[in-house]
Amino acid sequence: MPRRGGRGYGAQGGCRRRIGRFLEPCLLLLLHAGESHGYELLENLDRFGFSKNPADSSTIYRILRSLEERGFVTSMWAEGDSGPARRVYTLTERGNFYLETWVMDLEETDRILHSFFHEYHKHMEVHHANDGETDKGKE
Amino acid sequence: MPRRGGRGYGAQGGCRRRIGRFLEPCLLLLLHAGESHGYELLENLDRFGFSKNPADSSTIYRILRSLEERGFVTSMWAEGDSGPARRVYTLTERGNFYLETWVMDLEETDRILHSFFHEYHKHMEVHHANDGETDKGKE
DNA sequence: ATCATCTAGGTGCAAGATGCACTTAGATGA
DNA sequence: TCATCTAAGTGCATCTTGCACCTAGATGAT
Repeated sequence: MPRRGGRGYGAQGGCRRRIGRFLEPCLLLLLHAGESHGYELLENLDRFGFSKNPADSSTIYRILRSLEERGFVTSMWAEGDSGPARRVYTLTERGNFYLETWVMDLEETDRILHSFFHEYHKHMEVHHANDGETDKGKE
Repeated sequence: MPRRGGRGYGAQGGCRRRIGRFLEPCLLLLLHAGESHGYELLENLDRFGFSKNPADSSTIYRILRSLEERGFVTSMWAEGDSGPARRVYTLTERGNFYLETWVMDLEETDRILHSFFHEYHKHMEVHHANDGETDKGKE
């Protein structure tokens, strides 16, 4: 029954949870704990609980490059004792500040989210209180 | 100093807070309270606390159209007693279910967000506990 | 030796989401 | 008649993302 044809808003179906660029602060936090490379960071991301919708490696590598272009991390090639060479990223001081602004930003997101839940539950209470009396006219 | 040139990930600057399609559940909730039209919904959105980054009207109208294409709302033209005609939207039963799934989805988002804060504060505690001793090698 | 597999880091492309500027058009009052 | 408010859009450029695919060193099995 969905029969979603076009290519506008919502065309890809589902109601996918997504905080835009949420991977970015996660990577910054991991790098705050110490330098690392893309592949390793990718594996450590599951610490943040998005088991469904696991991150795509291409996204990770692109975010790391973007962080470097903006001066939030630096990178160097490093030969490991096994496997191919790795590009090892290190958080800069600017990157550290950037992480701080991300945290404040996410706290704001959290507040907004809770104002939604508040509105939702407030409304649902009223809605349920009216059940059995004014049930007509809805649904 | 930012000097962000290209057009890759993060090229637009800032660390914009954004929950993808967060407007959608807000509109659904407003419509759950009763039928309404785009312009009115736009004005009622500030109830959800995103005073900065207020919603763009084009986005609202596009979301409403998309909701209709997916069968979550229906619309009718209505002549008001003043001003131009309005397209009045009504939540369907399917839209009601969709709102429920959105709420569960946002609760998951909330959990992920808090697992980030948890990691952050846990890490920062250790980091600060080491201050003055192992302060070298970082920054 | 050569083949599959794991590690590591990418690129290309299409689709989706979004902000900004702009348009249309009825109603209202100066 | 002209500006303004209400209402609903469209067009375009840009950003973001998922998927498929590619390169290439290292390692172990046959």
